Amino acid sequence: MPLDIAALSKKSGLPASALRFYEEKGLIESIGRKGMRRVFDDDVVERLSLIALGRQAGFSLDDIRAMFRPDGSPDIDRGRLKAKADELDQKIRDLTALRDGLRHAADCPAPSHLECPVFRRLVRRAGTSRALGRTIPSFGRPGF
Amino acid sequence: MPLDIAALSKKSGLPASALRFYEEKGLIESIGRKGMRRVFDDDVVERLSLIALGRQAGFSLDDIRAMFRPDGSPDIDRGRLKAKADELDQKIRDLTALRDGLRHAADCPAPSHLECPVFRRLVRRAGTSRALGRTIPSFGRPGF
DNA sequence: CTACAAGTTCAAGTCAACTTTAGGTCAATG
DNA sequence: CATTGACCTAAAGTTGACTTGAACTTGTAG
Repeated sequence: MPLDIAALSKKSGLPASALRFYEEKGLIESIGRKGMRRVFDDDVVERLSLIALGRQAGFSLDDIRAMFRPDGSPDIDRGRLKAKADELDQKIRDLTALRDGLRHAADCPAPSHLECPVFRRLVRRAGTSRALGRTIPSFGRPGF
Repeated sequence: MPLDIAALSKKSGLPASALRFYEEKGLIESIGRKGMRRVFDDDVVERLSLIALGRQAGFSLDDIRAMFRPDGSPDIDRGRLKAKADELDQKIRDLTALRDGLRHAADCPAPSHLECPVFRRLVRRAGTSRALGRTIPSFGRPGF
């Protein structure tokens, strides 16, 4: 079923500008034009979910395009996928530890978080694991 | 014990430029100057760890600054910690789904991952009930 | 047929968190 | 005493992912 950009926007929740941007970047494709206007196949919706998932996982759009290119992709490098999966394993471990620490701190009866030993341990770990470098910028749409 | 910016940089692992930037933003303070040069108290190191932790948890610098009282003692709302923990839960779920998807895709004989039913199911499962809006900008330092 | 809402392109703007650059200051070392 | 190197400030640049604006075209409702 063909969708115009407004319909795709509604279905995917992404603004039309983002869809144009994604197309320009080669992440999605329109199946043609009706006049000057783009027409998308509705399987693009699924593809957009995949992209959203990848973004959520912390991959850049370039990474995602490289992983899931629709066609023209020779054969997706399985070693690369495995490496990404291992990377994710590590990230999951880190985030899990962090989540547990935060959750503890939220429930901890210590009057100040700094007085909670669990929290202090967490802080120390965060301070020393500078290998992680820059982390996760804030959520939320800037313009909205 | 007083530290100059080089010593603080070494102790914290952050480049001097970042420390100046943090000071300018009001996240840390120097205790004074020796000539033209900043002098920091070494408790700033712990504060930087706290900042690093906040960053890893996904708080913005502005958020983090708001988590300290004017006197500099941390004042972190437990509700926000809990909310952040919940956010991390969701992210961990997504990462896990994606990791499983990638790992499967690496072994899957289907010509394209998008054609693999297992992969599609994983994507679909992760994609449900989450707005596809903008998510996390990429990991990894741009200049490094 | 005309108006206009909704599409189009291309360029430029935005945001966060820094880094880099340019130009200057100063303490110490040879 | 001249030079070096660490530090300073202010301003501009970077990166990724989009958004916004200006100027233009078009499908379609009236």
